[in-house]
Amino acid sequence: MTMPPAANQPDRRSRKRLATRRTISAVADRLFFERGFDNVTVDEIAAAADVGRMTVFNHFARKEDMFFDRDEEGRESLRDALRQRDPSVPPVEALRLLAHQLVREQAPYLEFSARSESFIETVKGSETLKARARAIRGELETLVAGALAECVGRDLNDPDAHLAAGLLLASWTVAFIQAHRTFHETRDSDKATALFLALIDKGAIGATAAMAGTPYA
Amino acid sequence: MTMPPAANQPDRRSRKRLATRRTISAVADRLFFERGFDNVTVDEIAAAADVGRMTVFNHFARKEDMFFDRDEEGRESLRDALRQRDPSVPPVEALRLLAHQLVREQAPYLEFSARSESFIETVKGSETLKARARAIRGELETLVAGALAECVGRDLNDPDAHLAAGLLLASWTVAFIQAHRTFHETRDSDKATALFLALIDKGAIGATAAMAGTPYA
DNA sequence: TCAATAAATGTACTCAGTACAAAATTATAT
DNA sequence: ATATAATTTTGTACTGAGTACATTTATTGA
Repeated sequence: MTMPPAANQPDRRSRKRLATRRTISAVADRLFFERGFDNVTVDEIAAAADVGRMTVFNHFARKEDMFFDRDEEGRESLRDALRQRDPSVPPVEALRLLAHQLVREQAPYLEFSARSESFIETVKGSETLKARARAIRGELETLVAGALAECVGRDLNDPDAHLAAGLLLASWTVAFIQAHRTFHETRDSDKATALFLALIDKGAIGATAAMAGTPYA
Repeated sequence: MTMPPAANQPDRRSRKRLATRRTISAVADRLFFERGFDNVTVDEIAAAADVGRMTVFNHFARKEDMFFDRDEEGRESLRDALRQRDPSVPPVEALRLLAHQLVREQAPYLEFSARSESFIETVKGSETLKARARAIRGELETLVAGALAECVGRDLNDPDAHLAAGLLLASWTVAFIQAHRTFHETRDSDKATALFLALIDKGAIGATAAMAGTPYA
């Protein structure tokens, strides 16, 4: 049985900070799911979490950041997949394999179930959240482009790297949305998973063909 | 010499409305280019255009709409290219040809010159404008997906249509950005044009490969 | 216990966008 | 022409996110 760290341990500060952050996030998420993102004000969140309004913005620069708080994991997955890949497998193929692996291990929001369904529905119900989702996609695209270029020792601005990243992110996004739509309509999680992987694979075929003659495929 | 239409013509109303709209748009654009989108308030625009603040929002639902006011033309080009295509040329190829044609006829922002450069720079300087650009891209993607599905008589939700649209829009976006970046760095408009078309063609190869076995290619 | 540091909070502000009503303008029918 | 209807313009007052800055409160290390 693990004891809680002694109260006088030098980082009670960090622990308290993390605790209030998590409280705010949890309270906010509950309200967002219950009533829709745009129908919840930051004042309400602060009140419900029993903190000052400024404390909310102290922990989350944007209201949307209380909702999307796992995108860092996605970034790491993408970086790792490209950095730690077997050099004999082309970068584009490495990302295809990553998609398959993430589905296998039921990564967050890649399990097609009621759980992630409410997440998706909440996003679909808010222009603000959709805008933030598009922005995150853009950040991931830049990250992938950079990682691809680094992989093969090219310049960060290499147009081919950006094209490959653009095509891959497009595949992932379409696969994600279409699979969730399919689950929403049929409630068949196997069917959704199959569609997701089929679209990922078609996209990878496309990206590979587009990258013929480059080191990316 | 053309005379102005008689003042008592029944649609002076529409003409006046259009006139104030154009005044607002012109004044706003000048301010945006001069000082950056985010450094200009709607109040300033209203004052500079000598209209009430509400009039601005009467004509433009969002501040960004004063800047992006030509996206309807793009929509029409895309629709027409797919509707009026020779049935022997596959939809994906029809869109590739459209890109080449638009560059040939120096469509707005597909001429790589100082003119469009300031446009791009203004967008790059504003998170708000970048967000709106991403949203417009999303709308175009939905439009292309629908037009593609219609083309071949499939359902509007056909996942293949969405994948094709996603891949194509990704190519167009990357081509657009990389070509403008190249012009910005080299001031060589021929080089920018060549890069734009090369990326469009690579993207089309990718989309065609991804769509193998479907009616879209 | 005291001084330094960092977190939480309060106050007051800016700005985009909305709701609603009133005023001004233009069109239409008699 | 003139009354009336329709539309555009405008003003007022509001909401809500986000920021600047100062202050208080809690934690840390000496």
